[in-house]
Amino acid sequence: MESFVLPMPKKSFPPAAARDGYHHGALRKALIDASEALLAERGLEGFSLREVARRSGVSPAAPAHHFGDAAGLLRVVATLAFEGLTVALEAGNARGKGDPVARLREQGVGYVGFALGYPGRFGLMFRPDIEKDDALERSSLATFAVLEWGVRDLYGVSASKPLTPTQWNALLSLWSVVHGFAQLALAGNFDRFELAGGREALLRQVLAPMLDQHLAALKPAATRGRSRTKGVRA
Amino acid sequence: MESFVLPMPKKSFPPAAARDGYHHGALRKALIDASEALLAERGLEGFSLREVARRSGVSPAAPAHHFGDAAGLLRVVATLAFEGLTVALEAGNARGKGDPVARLREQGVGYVGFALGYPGRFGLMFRPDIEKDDALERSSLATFAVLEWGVRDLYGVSASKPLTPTQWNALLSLWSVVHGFAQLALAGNFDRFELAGGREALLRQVLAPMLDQHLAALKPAATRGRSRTKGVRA
DNA sequence: TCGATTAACTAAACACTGTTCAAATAGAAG
DNA sequence: CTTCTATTTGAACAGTGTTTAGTTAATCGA
Repeated sequence: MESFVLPMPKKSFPPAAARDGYHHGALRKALIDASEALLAERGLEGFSLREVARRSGVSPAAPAHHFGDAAGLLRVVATLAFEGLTVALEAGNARGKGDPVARLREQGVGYVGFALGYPGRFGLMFRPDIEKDDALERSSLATFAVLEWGVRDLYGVSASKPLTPTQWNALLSLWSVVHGFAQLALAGNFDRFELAGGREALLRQVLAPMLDQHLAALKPAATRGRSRTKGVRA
Repeated sequence: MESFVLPMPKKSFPPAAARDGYHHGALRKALIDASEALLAERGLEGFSLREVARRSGVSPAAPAHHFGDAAGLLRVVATLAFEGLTVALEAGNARGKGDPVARLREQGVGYVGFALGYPGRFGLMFRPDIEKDDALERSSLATFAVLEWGVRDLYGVSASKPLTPTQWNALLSLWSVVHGFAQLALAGNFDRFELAGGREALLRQVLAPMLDQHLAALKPAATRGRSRTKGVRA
């Protein structure tokens, strides 16, 4: 309003949210939202801090005040993403009703569904060079905990008891298998046997049967194990 | 030599390999080598085409002539990396001697060992946004084929016969589990239960038992399956 | 309500990056 | 020796993340 007589800055109008005055406390959230949108649009490789600032109608130096640097911003996006993944796992758990095998299978479907639905965020969460702070560590542990509950449920192990090596192996292999499946699918390595139905078909016609088979092999061993390994520590 | 009277270019001496004359046909290989070294040093995120050119004693525009762009160079590095992974799988196969389960387990150990040993190359090979050309497609198929042979061996299925759905599931889950394990380990998600022995301990004391358990669950089903599913199709 | 303080943000600069393009140079072929 | 082609250069462009000093907005104390 007051800049009529001044040369217009070459950038076009900043987005409405930034028009009058500063973002106050809202810039933080605006930057996070813009990051998630940009990740969804262009993926992790297409991410740019300056573009995020641009979309938030703010100078390229503004994010530094809230997040330190680009890694800091991406770290909180990753933290939120882990919370989203936790929700997806819990939703799967609920879909499985009372059957422990179905619950774990649906957790797996939820895991891969999240990865395929939000490939940018997923890639971010498991980047090899991500530096975890406490919040990120906590939220990733919370995600893992949902899976662990599911396995404890399968084996009938109460929360207080430690898992046996066999049960640990089951947990690790389950996590690995869903994670690997998601990653391979995202990298296009399953394109050759991908069906007409797209993502949903991949989940229901490939992943789910695979997980059922995987879990079926685990469960009888668990039942036998529970009566046999009573008191066994190894 | 002829530039005594001219102002010295500001760059210091180029590396010996580039001192006299051009690289002739050797620049291509020099760039690939430098890329692999840089990936090993700084990982995928630390890769820079200009740095590769610098290390090869060549201008930043030189690589374009041989590889088109940075993606082109990384694509051939990825292709070579797949060949290396194939070798690692075959070495594991050989370690397993005559036992099909041991062969697959050692293939898995080889797979993860490669990933942990060359994290930069591994990250490159399975980047979600990599664009495959024919050579890359071929070399990744060759890698996958070694795993498939191992599974065929486990189930006693000759190369000409198609795999049953159950066998496909086994193959996919095996690939997924080793890939996911590698990725999770690289992303630091196994740090909390990592042992004193480092990489070797992770392979031998965590991965190998997990794979043995995974494969043991597969094999009896296979044996049963072979006599039962004779003629069964769906 | 006014002035000072603090938090938020800007503008400009720096050192990078990948890519393009005209020009120059090396090696080979005639 | 001349011509030709494959390589490579040098300079430029547009883009990036980060730093710095300075400016502006909101808040707080009197």
